[in-house]
Amino acid sequence: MAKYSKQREIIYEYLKSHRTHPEAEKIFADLKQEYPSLSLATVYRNLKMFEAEMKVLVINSSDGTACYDTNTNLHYHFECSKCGRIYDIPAPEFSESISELAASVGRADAYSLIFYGVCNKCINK
Amino acid sequence: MAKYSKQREIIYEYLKSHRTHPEAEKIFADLKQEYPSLSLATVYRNLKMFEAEMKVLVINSSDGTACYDTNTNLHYHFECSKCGRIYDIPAPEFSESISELAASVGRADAYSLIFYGVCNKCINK
DNA sequence: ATAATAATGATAATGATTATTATTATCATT
DNA sequence: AATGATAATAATAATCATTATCATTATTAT
Repeated sequence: MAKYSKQREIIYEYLKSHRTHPEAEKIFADLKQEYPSLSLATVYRNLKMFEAEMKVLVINSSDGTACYDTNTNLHYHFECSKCGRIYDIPAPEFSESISELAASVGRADAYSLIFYGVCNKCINK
Repeated sequence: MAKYSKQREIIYEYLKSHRTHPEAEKIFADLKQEYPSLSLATVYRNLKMFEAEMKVLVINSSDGTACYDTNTNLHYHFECSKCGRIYDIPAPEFSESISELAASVGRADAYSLIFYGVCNKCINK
């Protein structure tokens, strides 16, 4: 049912090649240079699509803006309160134990683990 | 430096007696009945204060609205995609291992673990 | 009681996201 | 290659949560 669109392609290509967890505005600003006719609404619309298809995962950063990640393998995040960067944290061996924690409450099909603090780059600053 | 205010007191009392992780609008709507002069801005202002004092913790729910929790003991959350309720998940014995995961990236002073799925109440519905 | 100032209520402003709408692109069929 | 059906787009208005502004009120130290 979904038809091809050039815009969807370039947005997804952008995400795949930028592992920096960009937010919608950043994706828009960057792609706008190459595709001046691109609309911000199109970025939002396609991000929603990717999310529904589970081609990306959403990181709800602490300031309320959503960031996007094409790495759908299990991993965690670290948000630096100084630079705002979001880092990847590899999932540990005991990640299976983590995913079982919610069993008593319901059927969890995903979880998000975000650390908040100051990254190494910003500590010496 | 911070002065007493009746509003701050009732907002905090409300939070302590409502372990349902309410959001600002809900707190406001409920308290407004008893204190008709209460302003929504005051609710937001005081929630920020509590957050800065670490008297409450913030849960960034998936729809972008912030929810507040006076339980500052380490624990996790489960957000039901059907009813929207947020449940508490007790921290496990290995929670110390979880908190060490971020050490390679920086100094984490907090982390948030949220499960997404359908709660038991909503599964049979 | 008075002065200093923090807190409030009302509301405007902001910022992120979603909805609307007219137009354009895609794709299967003729 | 032209057509029709419909999904996607660009532009922009609308919405919703949150923050800023500002005149007024409440609290606290003197």
